[in-house]
Amino acid sequence: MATSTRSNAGTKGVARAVREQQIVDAACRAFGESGFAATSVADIAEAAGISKPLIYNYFGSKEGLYAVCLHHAAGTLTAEIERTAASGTVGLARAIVTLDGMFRALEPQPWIWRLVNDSTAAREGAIDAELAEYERRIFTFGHDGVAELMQLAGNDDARDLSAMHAVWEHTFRALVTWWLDHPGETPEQMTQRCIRLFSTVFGEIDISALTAP
Amino acid sequence: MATSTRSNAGTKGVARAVREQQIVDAACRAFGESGFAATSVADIAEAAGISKPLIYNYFGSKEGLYAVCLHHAAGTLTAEIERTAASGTVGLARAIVTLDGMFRALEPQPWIWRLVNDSTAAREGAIDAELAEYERRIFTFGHDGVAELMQLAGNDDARDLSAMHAVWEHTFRALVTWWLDHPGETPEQMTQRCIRLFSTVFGEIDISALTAP
DNA sequence: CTGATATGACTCATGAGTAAGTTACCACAG
DNA sequence: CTGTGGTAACTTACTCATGAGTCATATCAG
Repeated sequence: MATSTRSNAGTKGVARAVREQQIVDAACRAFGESGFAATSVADIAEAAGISKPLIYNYFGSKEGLYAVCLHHAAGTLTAEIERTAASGTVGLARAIVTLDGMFRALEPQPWIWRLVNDSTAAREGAIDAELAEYERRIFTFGHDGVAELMQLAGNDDARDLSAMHAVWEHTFRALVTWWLDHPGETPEQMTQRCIRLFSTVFGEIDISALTAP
Repeated sequence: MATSTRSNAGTKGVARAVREQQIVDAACRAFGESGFAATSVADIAEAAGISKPLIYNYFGSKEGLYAVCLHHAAGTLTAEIERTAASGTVGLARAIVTLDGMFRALEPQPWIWRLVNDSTAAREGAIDAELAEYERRIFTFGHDGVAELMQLAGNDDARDLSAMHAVWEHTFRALVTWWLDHPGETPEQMTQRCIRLFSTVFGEIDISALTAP
């Protein structure tokens, strides 16, 4: 039988960049599914098929690894929101388009949603910086849409706007979370559901912007 | 100088029931402000002015103590919701009345809100039982109101109802959380704000039910 | 032989939970 | 009114598990 005690220590193995990506993939999934606090570095190492010290070699600390995951996850989601925003849709149709884009972006890797919304992560240092940047980029879009709605209604109170914005963000979160909690529903179906729900509250919506690509 | 090493071990001290209440008060605050995971039993003991083993003596475990806190907090909030529900208001006015009641109930002990909505607590055993019971009691009220709205709009899809209910619960949470994040606003002011926001979305609301006691 | 990839086997801090003992009050016998 | 034992209230000083982070070492490509 093999006398080597250290299974494959020294195997030159895969290139650092590739290995880092594998680790980040495994970590995103683990962090997203169990939360930062409940996920141990050993768990991630096992899931990635490597050993713990390699993670510290490449990422420095658990926080460091989490910050990279956050960068990936938040970057993906923010890019998607900026993409739909650039399409030029306005009003409620824009809300629908944004939700639709989010469902599609999350379909292949649904766990990154919880990663970004994880409250068990300590907000400090690199993690805080990542999240702050993410929130900064996201803020404008929701805020502008809500401001438009408020202005139409003739309400220009700044705190009312702030509160309404909070409501919109939570509504967005509610719909995405509901979708994640009810698997087996395609993004298309969920978008149609959102259109029905919005119509219930706001009356008929002009969906002309949604049928065209 | 005093030779006694054990400061006040043996002081007969206060009656168990009273001490338990003191501990629960301190624990509710600590758990609510820092979250279950980030709060250590030693922290609570210090805040309550007693030592750790006394907590284990009275509550068995950290989970046991948390379950009692949850019972207190969830009980307070649920009772408030059931109280406003019993007032017989319907439609959007009922939503406003419920929010108003919640603001008033939370004013003296705002931390219990985060306690009930804490995701860092392990949902198992007694804790899970408490939360499940709380959710069961809460569920009906929001659900009925949303069902009423959906029926009025002619939508009887069960999953649409489920999703809309999720949106309502998150909206409720958004408003309460926003209020807690913006101290210095009285329940009255916040309720007025909610009325304005609801009007923006739904048009004028019949607030006749709100002016009467 | 140097440097990159990789690991087994540690250290160390933290925080839950426990063992064993200390003191004050109370009921009751003398 | 004075001992004396029972018990409730309370503490110090531990144990023990877990999980973050480190060290010394191994293998192989160029």
